[in-house]
Amino acid sequence: MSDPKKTPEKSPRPDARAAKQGDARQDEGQPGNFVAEIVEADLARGATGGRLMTRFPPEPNGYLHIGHAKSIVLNFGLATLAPEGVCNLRFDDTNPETESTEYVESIQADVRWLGYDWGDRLYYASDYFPQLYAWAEKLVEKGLAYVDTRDEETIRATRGDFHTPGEDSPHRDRSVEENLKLLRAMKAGELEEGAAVLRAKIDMKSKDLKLRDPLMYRIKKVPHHRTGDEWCIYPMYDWAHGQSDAIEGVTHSVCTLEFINHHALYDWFLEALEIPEPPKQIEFGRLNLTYTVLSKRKLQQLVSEGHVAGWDDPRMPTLAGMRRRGFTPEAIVRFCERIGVSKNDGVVDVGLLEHELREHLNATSRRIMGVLDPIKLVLTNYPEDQEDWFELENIPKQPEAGTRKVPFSKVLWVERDDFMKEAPKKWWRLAPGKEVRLRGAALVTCDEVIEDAEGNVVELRCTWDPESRGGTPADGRKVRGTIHWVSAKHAVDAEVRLYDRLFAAENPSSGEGGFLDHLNPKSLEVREGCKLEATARGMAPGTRVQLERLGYFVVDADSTDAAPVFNRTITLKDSWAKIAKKLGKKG
RNA sequence: UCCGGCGUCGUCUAAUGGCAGGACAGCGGACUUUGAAUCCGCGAAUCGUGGUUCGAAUCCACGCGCCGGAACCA
Repeated sequence: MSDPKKTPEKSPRPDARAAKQGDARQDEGQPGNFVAEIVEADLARGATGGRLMTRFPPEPNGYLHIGHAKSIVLNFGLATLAPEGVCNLRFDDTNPETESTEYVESIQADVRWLGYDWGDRLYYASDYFPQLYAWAEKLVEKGLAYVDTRDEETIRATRGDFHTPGEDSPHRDRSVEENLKLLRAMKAGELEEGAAVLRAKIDMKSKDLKLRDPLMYRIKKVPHHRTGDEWCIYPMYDWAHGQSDAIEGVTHSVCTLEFINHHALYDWFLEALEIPEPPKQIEFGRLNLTYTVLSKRKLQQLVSEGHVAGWDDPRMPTLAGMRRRGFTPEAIVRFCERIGVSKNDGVVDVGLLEHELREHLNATSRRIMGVLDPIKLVLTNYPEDQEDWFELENIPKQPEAGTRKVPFSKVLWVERDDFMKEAPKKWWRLAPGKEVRLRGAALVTCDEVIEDAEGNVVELRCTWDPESRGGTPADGRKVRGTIHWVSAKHAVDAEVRLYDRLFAAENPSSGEGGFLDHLNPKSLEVREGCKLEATARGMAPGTRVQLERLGYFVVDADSTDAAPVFNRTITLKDSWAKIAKKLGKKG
């Protein structure tokens, strides 16, 4: 059952189409959601007597990813369309060979993290095994199911294919008594794995291959993560899923498009069991994202072959990975609400996800300064022992977010990328003879460049304008460039992990070769010896900040007080990079 | 090739027989103590061919294209 300690706050999710219902925003374009329209229409005509129940039904055999988030946001959002609407969390745990409690726990943590609350409605398909079995006997008694005792290959071979009808099993016409006897023997463990299966008796010649006497039970003498050794027959998906929906009283069973081929069978079972108010299955298009793979098999492979550090590697599209990367749940939910819900098999530009991320982080992240690739900058006219403490806003244009004091002294660190010996056109940053603003501190002019024997710049010698404290010159002259800096004697040394997209190809799974051929070799760059502003000392893991002019970062769980570790969540947009690219092309 | 689903700006998505709109991306400009943010502006689409209609993205017919389906997986 759900953890009673953590009664998440009543999640204030807007209902799935809140904006469409407000007349003020009637004219604003809203993303489509045909599932919500169906639900509203059903509600409006009283199809369910006012009841509304959806469910999120993961199989606990892997970690949740951004594609699941779309389904979670949809299902929990739909539940808000009626006053008494609810959404259940149900584990579809019918295959003990692949499932485990590790996944049961991570899935719950991830759904909660997104901000959703299933109340006391935490369910398991495995809790329904007794009811499912009783129903199976009922179907046998009605002559709608039979035990087939041929081997797997024979059954497969007689199913036919797209072009040829299947052949009836010779066991199709066993008597009810014999079927019951065999089914009970299966259940009692008297038959070996593979020796028998229970099949629905539908139509071996149906054009819908799913209706060619589908399997209901198979024998697996494998312990289950919840039921242990109690069962040695386990229901197949089609036999378990719709019936689980019916047991819970689900009104709208929303699933992805690949299950549309199961729709007729879903309805067949419910009808055969004479379920009075059967749930309605509705299929929508699953999420695909550019530069991303979302298939469970591929994610599993990335983990097992060590291409990433684990399911929660910050480059993974898993919710655990995104959390560690520094994503906010709000950004993910907002993204899912904005992409719309349709039956199109589309690929959403990962840029839209990044946009939502930046938008939320921009509004909520405290700013600090940090230098990732330091060069020393010495203020020749600044007294050796002097210090200034400048007050900077934590978040610009949000006075309520407060300010912080940042120390300034004679020897500073600045970013290597912010200096060029020969400045191109439109370069507003440091260069010999040029004046720039040190953000929030003062104007400085670069007088001298010191290089080592190989010609690497090792130090910039500058003079500061004492009349420009805070960054505003006394005479009002305009200084275009502003760069970030850190006082050397106050700096916090940190490791910074620069993450980028895991794949370099827009569609990693297309084209020649496998998706692994498209791994981005630069998806992770670890920088040691980065210099952060004093404020960064002792930040708790999970703290999100913007390193000004660089991007958004989050304190990683690997941090210690002595050795902080920051992950780059995402860079800021960089219009200079575009200009530089153009200049490069022209040159 | 059989069954099913789907085709609207580069991408996602509106328009439910009546002016093809929004968002992201792109491009241009303003502003700027983050080359960020913000603001303003620009370009950009109905898969094709017929038909019905005063009027079609929408209805009909025939094509074409993409995706899914022949697990004792979900």
